[in-house]
Amino acid sequence: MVSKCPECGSKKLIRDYEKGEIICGKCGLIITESIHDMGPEWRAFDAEQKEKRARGGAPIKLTKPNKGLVTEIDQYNRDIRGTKISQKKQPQLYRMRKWHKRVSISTSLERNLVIALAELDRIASSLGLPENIKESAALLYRKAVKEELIRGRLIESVVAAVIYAICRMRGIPRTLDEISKASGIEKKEIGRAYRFLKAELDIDVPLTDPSQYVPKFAAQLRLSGEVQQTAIKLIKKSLKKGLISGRGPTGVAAAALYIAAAIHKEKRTQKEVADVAGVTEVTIRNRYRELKKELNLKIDL
DNA sequence: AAGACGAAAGTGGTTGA
DNA sequence: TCAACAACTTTCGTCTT
Repeated sequence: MVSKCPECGSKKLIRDYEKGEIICGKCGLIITESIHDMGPEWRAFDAEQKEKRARGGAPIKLTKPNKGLVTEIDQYNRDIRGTKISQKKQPQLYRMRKWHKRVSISTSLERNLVIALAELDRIASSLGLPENIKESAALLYRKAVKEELIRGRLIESVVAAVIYAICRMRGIPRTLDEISKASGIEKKEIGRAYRFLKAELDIDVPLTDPSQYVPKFAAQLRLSGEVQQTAIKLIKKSLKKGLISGRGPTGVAAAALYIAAAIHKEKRTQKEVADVAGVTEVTIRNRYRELKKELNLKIDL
């Protein structure tokens, strides 16, 4: 468990369980992007309380095809009392075992889930997403399967779309680009599946707030927390003036950071900012020009 | 020599008939 | 299904530091 920032040594760490991030309060460095479950949310002060509060049993996992609840016929040829089962009945037992296993993942729906959830786990892990996100994504995927929305679509692209949707709903910035890279599915494929899901399941996904990208980009550019604050303020202001709408959130975040960095004398070149934000310098310039005009900032760079 | 700037043409996706 | 359209990119020439 980290206790201080490896960059500046500050012990003021902000733990954001929603986003699954630990951020340094002083310099804004994202120390880790995947905090895991730290145990139960309750505390017990003596044995009796512990007994009372524990809810027991393995948690139900939506990320497992059968929710983690399985029955198995074990491999020991003994009956319930522990006596050996006769030679004559052993082939029968073998067949029972085989079919029991087969039946539990037999329907096409189940088979679909097996593949999808494995994929979900893989992508989520490579993106460093926390467990609760995986669970939500799994839930959404199950819903999609139930509504028969998968047919004719690559399982992987639906999984990617589900992850994208959940990330946006939870305010965790993951761009289509990142998900595309993690899943190996083309961006437009994911986008298509995502739009379809959104329409069919009528889930309302808020449009991405550019300030969600600020901490992430700032960390990659090694910019201080103050710069982040300024950048977020800039975004808030321009949000009110309505000049964000229709613009790509990453571009806006990048421009705001670029300006904020200049204000705090921590200037980065347009190219540096452009690279981490995944946009071009031109876009930064365009946003930057708009921001500067609308907020009549009197800064020269 | 590197960075900033902006014009012009091209790209991929959305929208509305 | 097609054309118009907005946002963004690529490319390139010019200017500044």
